[in-house]
Amino acid sequence: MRWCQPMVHTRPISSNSSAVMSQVVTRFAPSPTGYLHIGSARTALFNWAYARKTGGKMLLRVEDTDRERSTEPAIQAIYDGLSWLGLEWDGDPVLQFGRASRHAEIAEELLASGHAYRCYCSQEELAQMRETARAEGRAPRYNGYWRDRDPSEAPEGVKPVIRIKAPQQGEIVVNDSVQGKVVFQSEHLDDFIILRSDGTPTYMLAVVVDDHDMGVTHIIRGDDHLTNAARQIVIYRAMGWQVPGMAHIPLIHGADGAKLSKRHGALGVKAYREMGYLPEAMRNYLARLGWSHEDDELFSSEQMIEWFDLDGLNKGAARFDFVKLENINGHYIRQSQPDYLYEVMVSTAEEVGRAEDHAGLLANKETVLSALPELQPRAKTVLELIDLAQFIYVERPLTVDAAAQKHLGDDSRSLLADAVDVLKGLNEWSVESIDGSMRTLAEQKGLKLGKIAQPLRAALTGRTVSPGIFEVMVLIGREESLARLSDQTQDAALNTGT
RNA sequence: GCGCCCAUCGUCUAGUGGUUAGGACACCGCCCUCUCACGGCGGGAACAGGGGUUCGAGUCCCCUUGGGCGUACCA
Repeated sequence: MRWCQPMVHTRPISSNSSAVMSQVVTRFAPSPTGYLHIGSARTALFNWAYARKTGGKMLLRVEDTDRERSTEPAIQAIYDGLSWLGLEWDGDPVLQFGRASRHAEIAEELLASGHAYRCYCSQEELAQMRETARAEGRAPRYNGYWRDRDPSEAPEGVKPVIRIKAPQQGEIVVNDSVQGKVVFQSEHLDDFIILRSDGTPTYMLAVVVDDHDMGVTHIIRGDDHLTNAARQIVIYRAMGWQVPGMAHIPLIHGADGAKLSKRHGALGVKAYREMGYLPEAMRNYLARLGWSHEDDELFSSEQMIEWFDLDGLNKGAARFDFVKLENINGHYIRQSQPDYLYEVMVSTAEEVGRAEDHAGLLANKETVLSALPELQPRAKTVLELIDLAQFIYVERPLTVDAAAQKHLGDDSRSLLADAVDVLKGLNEWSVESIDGSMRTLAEQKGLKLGKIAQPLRAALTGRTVSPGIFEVMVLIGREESLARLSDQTQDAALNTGT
């Protein structure tokens, strides 16, 4: 329409052109007060997927207005965690505390327009109010003491806070993409503080101002913020700003259904990396916790983006299940290219301080690489992959674990000696030739192959579990194989000889 | 206490008034097999309870129970 055109042209092109306005803008807004929580990571994942799906942007805002608890390492943990998970944000991160003056400015504006007022109550008075309200069976809320009081009554030397004038009747409706229409009665909301007595903004004010200024169109966050949404709408209305779309996703619970505990998954993202989980597995698992697309279980992130929709988000809380995470991780380990896995093994070994493994992996790159296809189906985590690869670089003489010792009795040792003789005479050192010769030996002795294979495994790896033992022999080579075997037969000689 | 949200196998979930209630993980059995995995085949396992609405409820409404979140000059 004609009267719309001047608006378009006079607005600054930077933020309000019609093209930009129709673009989805989501944001991930963690507070840097510890490690990056796994539940937060999932929230980031959904924000990321929705932005990518719609061709929009995901912004990152660090909510560091709590000066007591916010720390620099925690901010770094957010960046590192997101990067590891492959959840790239758009533009520079916004540090909320840096916008404090803007927040104060809005508080003043609200004050000037009569939508807010100064309150001079002391902590003691407020505590008293809450107690009274509770005693009367009402919600513990501020009673509006200074709402209509003349500032001239202000007590001496008290630095006031600024409170929003919340509506006292009517209802506030949150139209949520996940929870549906949620109605709050205004009488249950009090005049909450938007600016502290030291002039810094509270969370409630800062989020609204920042989401508005950053052009956020969709707020996807944990449903612990659902009631806050009502409070925030009060500020949006007072400022005459448009309320963004909202999607409050359920929280993640621990395996026992209660709060997430350390044992139940309440760990930082970094901990998952150190436990040997792959980022692609984390993304897939986290996505299935509270979101679904028909019966699909295993899918790439590209596929997830294609399928992602707010409709697919669940309303009920999900429990964190390490067993399923492991299964999915195992799937991705099997799917991965050996060279990629090798790099992850090396960096993980270094990160968790497994110096010997780190050195062993580096010194035997080619062997590890060719062993990987044998190792992959046997590991659920990168840590297990490293354990499985140890037979390649362990130093002789091997330490034999208790279970493996049982396969190295006197009978077995003499059998091993026979095997060594046969092996020494082999022209070709390949899985086929070794396999054939050992089967023949077993047949001659009237034994099942397993009776020879297990002692071989015990002697060659020091364990009862390993990849196919003939594959192991080819992997470590003829010389090393015979040496490890001889170590055991010579022990036998010592033990039985004298 | 008050307010709000949630509720399908042990767990993650599909399901949007008419299904033998499906899949995945886990579990059990069988097969493969030099161990362990991987893989294949098969099995047990759920609509929290009670009222409605309807010819017909897992699907809609109410209550109960059970969980969660909020109720800060934290975010």
